[in-house]
Amino acid sequence: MSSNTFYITTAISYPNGAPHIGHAYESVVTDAIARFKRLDGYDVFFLTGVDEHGQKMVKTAARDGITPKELSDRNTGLFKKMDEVLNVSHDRFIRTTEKQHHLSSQELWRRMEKNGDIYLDTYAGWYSVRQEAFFEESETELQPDGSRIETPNGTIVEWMEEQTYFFRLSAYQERLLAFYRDNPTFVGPDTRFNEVIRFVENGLKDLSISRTTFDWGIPVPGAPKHVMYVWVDALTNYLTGVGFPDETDADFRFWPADVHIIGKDIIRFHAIYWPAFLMSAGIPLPKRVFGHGFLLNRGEKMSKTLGNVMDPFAMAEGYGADAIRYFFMREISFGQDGSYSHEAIVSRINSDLANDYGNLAQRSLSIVARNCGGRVPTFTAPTAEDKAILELSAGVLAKAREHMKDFQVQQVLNDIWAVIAEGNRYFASQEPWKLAKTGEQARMETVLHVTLEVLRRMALLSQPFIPDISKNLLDLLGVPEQERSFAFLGAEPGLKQGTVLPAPYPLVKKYEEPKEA
RNA sequence: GGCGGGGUAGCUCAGUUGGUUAGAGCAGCGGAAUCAUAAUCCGCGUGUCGGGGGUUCAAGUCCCUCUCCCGCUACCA
Repeated sequence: MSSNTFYITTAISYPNGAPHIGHAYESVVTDAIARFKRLDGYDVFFLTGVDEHGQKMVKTAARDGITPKELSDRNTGLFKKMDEVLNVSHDRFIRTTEKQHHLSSQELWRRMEKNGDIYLDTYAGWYSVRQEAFFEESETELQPDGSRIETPNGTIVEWMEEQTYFFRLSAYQERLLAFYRDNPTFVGPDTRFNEVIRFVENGLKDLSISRTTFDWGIPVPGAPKHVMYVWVDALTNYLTGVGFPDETDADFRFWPADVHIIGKDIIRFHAIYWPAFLMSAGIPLPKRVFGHGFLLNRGEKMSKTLGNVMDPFAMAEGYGADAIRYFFMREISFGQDGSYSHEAIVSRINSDLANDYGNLAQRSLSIVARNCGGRVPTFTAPTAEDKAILELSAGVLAKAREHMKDFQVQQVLNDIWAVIAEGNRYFASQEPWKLAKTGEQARMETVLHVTLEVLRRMALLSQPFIPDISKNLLDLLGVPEQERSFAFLGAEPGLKQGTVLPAPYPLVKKYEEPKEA
């Protein structure tokens, strides 16, 4: 059964705090991929949301004197708001406290249980309350006073025993390795895939997948004292999002997911646990998992103590949503860590967006307004130069599709901006303003027509990345709403001569430093 | 410690299966143009390609070694 569907997800965010720039980054890139696929004719489903359960939510809520649900409600509102502000076009925003998600997770659990992969046992080990984590005995040290500490951080550990359910992860080592061999692009970037494979090759231990020490989670079927380990619940969101456990739901046609876009820190959960759970439950596996890098503030890790945590709302307010989107995707190679700074963002806005892109539109459209009666000029007797740039611009779609296969959004933008730069060179060398003065109307109109056509194509292609700016340019070029998909990126010029155009205005405003008060 | 990835122009990085004078963008310097948001266009780089050794007619590109940086090395999410 061939299908034209494309199902893409972000990780679901943990709402124990407000969204930060890392969340914004993941949402924006995922959105651009989703938009690209939609424009390219795919039936797209884009899922994002929040992961509300887990011990950390309980702790943070207790600290603030509210319930976990209240904490989640408060922050979930901010995550939704962030997506709105950044023009993130998700098809569904899921919350793991939804009834359907509880049913979904419990159904997955039952299937894994039915397959014989879940058993009750004692989980015991050295536990640090401070670190909220268990440590291997080799990571601990007996103190002279008889207490024991864990050596990585030096906090006190206690021997803890807890009855929990286990997932027979150890049974999946060979099946996972075989799956990796058969699907060499399952995890990206490659370096992450290597780490995953090596990890699995070194042997897998069974996974403790329930907790009895708190109740903020999804009850285990038939064992109400247990709640599911939060990752079992969290990963299942990708199934819930498309209708599970109702496999007759219309949205379930999107499963399996084409790609989970996640941070590099949670690759193990997505590339090892998740496929194993699905294998156990007899559900098809996602096709790809891609782990992006982290954003660094001037090369330094963001931290509250350093006070260099950027607020996505303040950024959107200060620079504009498109500017942030563009910066994240142009400046950072997707998959690698990236650095941002005020200066770098301003430079991208002013050089790339305003000077190169916006100004090419403005300089050509203003001559059209003045010398062509504000209509799309006529195209006659193309020269070799005209043909060359038309051909160059027509070739970008194929390259973009190729780069998008590996989610290399930076490369797509590089290609688009290479054409814009060529457009400026073409415009400068053809000197249409001189043709206007010497009365060479036909030639002038052709040069302008070619320039506008190149702009039309680049505006279409830039829609996934900078939707607002692209829309405004397409409006200025008189491109009808229904002619803005990639289906209108053929080799033949798509602008219609004589179309009345609106009065041009500067497309992208430069960023100017606020005046000191 | 084990496994893996890196160290290329002031900055960020490209450099296919080893092959001619090692590239791009940004920054910097000089010039042109004046349609445009003073926006654009043209020109300008003697870089020990981390150090050393080796293989080869030929190495940034392969091998050895040294050195520095980074990632992974399971149950907070």
